[in-house]
Amino acid sequence: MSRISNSTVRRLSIYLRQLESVREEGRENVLSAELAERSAVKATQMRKDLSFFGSFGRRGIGYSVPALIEQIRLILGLDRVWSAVLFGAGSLGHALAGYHGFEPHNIRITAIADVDPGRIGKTISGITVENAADAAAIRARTNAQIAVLAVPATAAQDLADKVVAAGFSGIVNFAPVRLILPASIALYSVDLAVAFEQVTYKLKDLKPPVPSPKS
Amino acid sequence: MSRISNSTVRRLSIYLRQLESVREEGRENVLSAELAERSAVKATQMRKDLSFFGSFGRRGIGYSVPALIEQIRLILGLDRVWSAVLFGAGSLGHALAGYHGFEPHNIRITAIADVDPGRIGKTISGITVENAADAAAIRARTNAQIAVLAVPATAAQDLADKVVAAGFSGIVNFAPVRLILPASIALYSVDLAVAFEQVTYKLKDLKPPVPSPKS
DNA sequence: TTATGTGAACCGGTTCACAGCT
DNA sequence: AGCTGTGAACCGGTTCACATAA
Repeated sequence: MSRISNSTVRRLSIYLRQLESVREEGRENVLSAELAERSAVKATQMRKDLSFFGSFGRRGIGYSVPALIEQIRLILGLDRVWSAVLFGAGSLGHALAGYHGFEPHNIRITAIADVDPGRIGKTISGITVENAADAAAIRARTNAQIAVLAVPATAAQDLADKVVAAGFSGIVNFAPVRLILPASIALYSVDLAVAFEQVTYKLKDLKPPVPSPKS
Repeated sequence: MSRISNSTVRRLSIYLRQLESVREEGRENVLSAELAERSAVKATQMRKDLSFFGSFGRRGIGYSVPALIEQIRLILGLDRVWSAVLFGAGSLGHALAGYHGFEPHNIRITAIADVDPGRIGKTISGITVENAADAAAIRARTNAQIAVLAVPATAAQDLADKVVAAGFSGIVNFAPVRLILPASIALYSVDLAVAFEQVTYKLKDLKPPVPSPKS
């Protein structure tokens, strides 16, 4: 019953990435001050985040890079292999299937499914697209926990209901819809329009509606 | 200097999407209670968010759907057309170029650029890929404010510096890196690994490391 | 002395309770 | 009466100050 905030978990994920980047540089140790700066947070914030889970550093010294990586991977559950089924073989589906950025973190896309007969049977990144109607069978075969929804907004809630019925326990949703799901399902939604609109909001104060011509 | 929180802006974007969905249904009015539920927030939260910008509802009645859509579009700066240049013509770049979800919100991808000679000259979604080295010229020609970074992590900071120098004022970053930028640049980062790891974190408490075989 | 770990203070976003229109 | 608008209370996440360990 840990009361760990979403913000803390999100930041752990970011620390992990920064740690891996420090490791790339061949360094064995790092200070909270540096790791925090690279993660764009305050050093106390970072130490507090870690303190919820244990004491991983050495006072006066800092943190061992490989040890802290190992600890955060453990916290995030990345010590085991996660199997994910990708629903939707459109352009976004292609991008996700071809994006191998989380394979080092033990998250694997093990199957791809779509409802469009024109797409079923095609191969994407070495994976043959199956019929999304067979969600339950695909889940059982791949032993997948996570469903990735890369489908149009209109199809998302329907599909979400289906993958829940098929036994998936986690959903990463890319459709611009707020999904209604049982509380037991772990859901994270990525909304591309939100990303762009955060930027336009900030820019609108700086840029006038009509671009003023250079004088 | 408005003191509007990021959370509020993010939610406005979500309200807008829900309002559009209500409009699809042919409805002219909506109550804060319903709109809030569809957005997965409390009704008071929604009304408070709107109250920072004005009074758009009618007491005892609710909100006019088209009027509120108009207001939120204005707040988010979506009353004008935003031009965005996409950097990176890999799989994610293809997905973004093919994703027309924000065109109704006046955000247009007007050019695509890459550093890979093998990609330059190819056409994606009707747009010819240009040389990323020409960022400044592309920006000037398209009158773009926003640079979309869909490049590998290793290339992101470098490219970010270049697009800032080229005169872009906003960046939507898809590379898993914390970019260091001048404070005047509007930045929003989308990190796919964070999305997946939020889900694995939640699931790890529920699922044991080794799947227990069915008895 | 240096840098981590953490209870306590602080602050800002969320929620409440109710005033204000229609 | 019904629903929005909003100052005030509340709560939780962030920051501070300092105790603790190397």
